[in-house]
Amino acid sequence: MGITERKEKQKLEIRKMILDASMKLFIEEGYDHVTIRKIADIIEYSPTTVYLYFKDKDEIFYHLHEQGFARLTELNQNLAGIENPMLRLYKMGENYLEFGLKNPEYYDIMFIQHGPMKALMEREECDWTYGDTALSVLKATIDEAMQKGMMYKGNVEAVAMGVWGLVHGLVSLAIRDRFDKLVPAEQIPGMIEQALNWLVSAAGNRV
Amino acid sequence: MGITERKEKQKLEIRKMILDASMKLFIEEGYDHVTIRKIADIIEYSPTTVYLYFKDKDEIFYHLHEQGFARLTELNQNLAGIENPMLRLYKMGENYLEFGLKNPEYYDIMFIQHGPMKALMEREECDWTYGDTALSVLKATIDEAMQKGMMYKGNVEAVAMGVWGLVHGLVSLAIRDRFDKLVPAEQIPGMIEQALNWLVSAAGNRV
DNA sequence: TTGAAAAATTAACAGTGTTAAGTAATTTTA
DNA sequence: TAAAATTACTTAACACTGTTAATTTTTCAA
Repeated sequence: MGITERKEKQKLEIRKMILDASMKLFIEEGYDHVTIRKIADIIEYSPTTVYLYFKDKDEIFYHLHEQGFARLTELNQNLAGIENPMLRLYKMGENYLEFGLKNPEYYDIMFIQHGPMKALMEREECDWTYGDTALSVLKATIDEAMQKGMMYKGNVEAVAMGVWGLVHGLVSLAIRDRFDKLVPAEQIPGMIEQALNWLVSAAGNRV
Repeated sequence: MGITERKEKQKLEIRKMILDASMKLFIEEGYDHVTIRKIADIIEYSPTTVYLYFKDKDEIFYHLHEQGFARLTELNQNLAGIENPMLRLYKMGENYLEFGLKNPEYYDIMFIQHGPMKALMEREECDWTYGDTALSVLKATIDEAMQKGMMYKGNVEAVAMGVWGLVHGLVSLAIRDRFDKLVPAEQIPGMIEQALNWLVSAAGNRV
């Protein structure tokens, strides 16, 4: 059956066109400007056609959120060669902060907006693979550091949440303008860096 | 001039009606259901009248966000009697977490949504008094703990941002469903509590 | 070529924030 | 007290939004 196969391929192509158009709008104009009608304009189909390929707007954002994780994963390639788990943890934090501050729109759909998670809930295969993988890597690093006596011990899961919480908190407060009136703009990145630094030092097994 | 005075009073009354209606909608139906038309329905004026008292919707949310801070401040009354600064810091964190998890809608406008901060930027008196006060209290506590040799030292400002970052990160990841697929729902609050616990222990000057 | 299935469209619903222009009420001035 | 000016408020509309039902067009097999 070569025909249904080709049709399947065509369907996937239009799906891709929709996602590409969404990404283009997302990158160039930001979250709020990704509208069904603008997507339709770009792919030169009617707005309703979009709904033949995606259940709703959230499902589109779910796929954009995936691409955000791909970029963050790419950035984390520089961790591979770091032997010292505490140093690796620090570098991971640095990568995360850098990613968030430089890609606030991506960061938004990955960790702040409800939409992508709503779409995830409605899927058949509803594991949050990307979040799960990222957290696992973090936990493994923390576990290693604790095992080697380089880090103040605690429930690995909870500590991982704490570390993630800290970097997420810093990024999200920054990109949602909560530091703007409290710290001079030019000092914010340095301050955030220092905060991470302090956590790693404080949590490290100092003598 | 008793007339202009009375008129001024009437204007303030309608302003209050708008804010009360907004709050009612906000509490009972949530952020998304606070619409100009619904506010107008409640106060029995036309939608455009709202714009005679507030520049735009963000300005209304700015005032709701203030009320959120009032509630959080109220919750923090229980800190007054705590002498030990580390204990006070821990309790502060606990209060913050409790407030955020129990009042996700309030938390949203206080620390996540752009709207209130946008409104703040456009004010003449554009200090973020509430955030400023809260951060000052946090900094004072941290400073005291460091002075008394109870806490691992560092730049007070940066450490304060880190501590705030951690609790904010935990709350915002939780209320934006980022833990849902990673940790069983019933374990989330306990895990968050443990994360705070770990931070305070790790940062405390253990021997 | 006909008929069924699939793909895409038109038109509409039910909303959103916001503004320009016009009306009604009130106060000030002559 | 009547006219003018100011203030308060409303109507109507603009330019959008996501989404759906109904309809048309296209494609493909019998």
